Amino acid sequence: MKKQAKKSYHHGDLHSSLVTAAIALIRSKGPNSFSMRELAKQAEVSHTAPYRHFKNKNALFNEIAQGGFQQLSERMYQAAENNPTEPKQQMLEAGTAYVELATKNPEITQLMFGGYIEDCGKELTKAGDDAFKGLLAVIENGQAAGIYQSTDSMTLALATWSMVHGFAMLISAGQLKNEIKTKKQITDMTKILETILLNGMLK
Amino acid sequence: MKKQAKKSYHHGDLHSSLVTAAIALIRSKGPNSFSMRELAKQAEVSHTAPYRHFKNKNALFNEIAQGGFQQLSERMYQAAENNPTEPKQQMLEAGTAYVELATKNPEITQLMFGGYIEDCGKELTKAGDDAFKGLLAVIENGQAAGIYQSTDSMTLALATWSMVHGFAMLISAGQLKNEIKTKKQITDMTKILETILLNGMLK
DNA sequence: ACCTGAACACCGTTCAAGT
DNA sequence: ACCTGAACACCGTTCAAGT
Repeated sequence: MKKQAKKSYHHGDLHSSLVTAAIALIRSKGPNSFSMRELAKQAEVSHTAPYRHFKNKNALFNEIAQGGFQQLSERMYQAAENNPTEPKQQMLEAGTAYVELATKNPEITQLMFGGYIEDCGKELTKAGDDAFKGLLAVIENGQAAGIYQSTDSMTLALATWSMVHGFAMLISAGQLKNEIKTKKQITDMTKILETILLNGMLK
Repeated sequence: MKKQAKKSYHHGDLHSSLVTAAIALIRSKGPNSFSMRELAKQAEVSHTAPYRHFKNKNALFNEIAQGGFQQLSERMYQAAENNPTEPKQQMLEAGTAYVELATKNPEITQLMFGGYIEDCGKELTKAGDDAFKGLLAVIENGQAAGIYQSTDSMTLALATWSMVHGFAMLISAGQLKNEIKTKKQITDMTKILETILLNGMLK
């Protein structure tokens, strides 16, 4: 009788239920039409209950965006681990993972980069920095192997980040719906863009 | 006595006053905190007056975003006109103009690409397509001169667009505030990123 | 410790009525 | 033709009160 499934005055794990429900709501209605009151309704609590768990809407958005950056970080480090002796492959996989994550979760991506978060807490800043550091590590592995022209890893990482970020954003904003329609077209084009970029960066 | 500066019941040119005021408001408070009621207050009319000129908030956002895309188009075509015999230079200038416009008007850029517009009217879609066509023309000029490796202009244009778009978005979202601080750093980095990309595209 | 209901100051949008 | 005021159905957030 530790955890009861039946309804009771106390929810039990409202915090994480709210996060899950919030992501679903943002996904279905967009971050703009999302409301705390509808979230509460969805979670079957009074519209003030969420404020026991999040200081305000911005704090909730911070936490969701932070989760997004953590996932991104993991994928960057995985890209390195999965291809320990092939730095070129590390970079390709990191870029592919970035686009994949962004196109799978366009709403979270918009939350992360679309200016919806007013006060960007230092935990969120750290999560964002970590993700970038993950990509930086991938580039530095390539430099250690002597495959790149430039010795400035920041610049190379920024070029890679910009390219995949831009492509991912254009897709999730629907800007390319005439040009790119299927998932296969997305992964194919990602590979081509990465190849062009690598071609410009390799020795 | 054609145009009176004095206050009167009829405003005269409320439509364009509203657009100007809306851009200023979005700039100072972000697209999320923008409200139609505050806009009306700013324009010194009743809070329902704007609805004589815009069907709703979304229609206003559409018009502002459309203006942004039109500016972008112009800059793309200018990049071609300004360097009639140098297709490489056309591409560099187009990219620089893109980043410049986005960093000068981060809020309009967010409106254009951040998912704030629910119903994207066909005029807005056309304005966006026009801007892309402008960049495509620049790439095609380069192909006609035989400078690029690939024969697929769409792919090359998309690579260019993604790179500069991603960089511009990262900056306007404040994602690079540790790495890039001054305007000069932005223009310098833009040039470097463009050079890397060109290096990957040129024959 | 956790949740609720009433309350306040906001929104977007509509519509009959005024100039 | 253009603008206003009242009205409606929403928001985010606070706070005293309930379990």
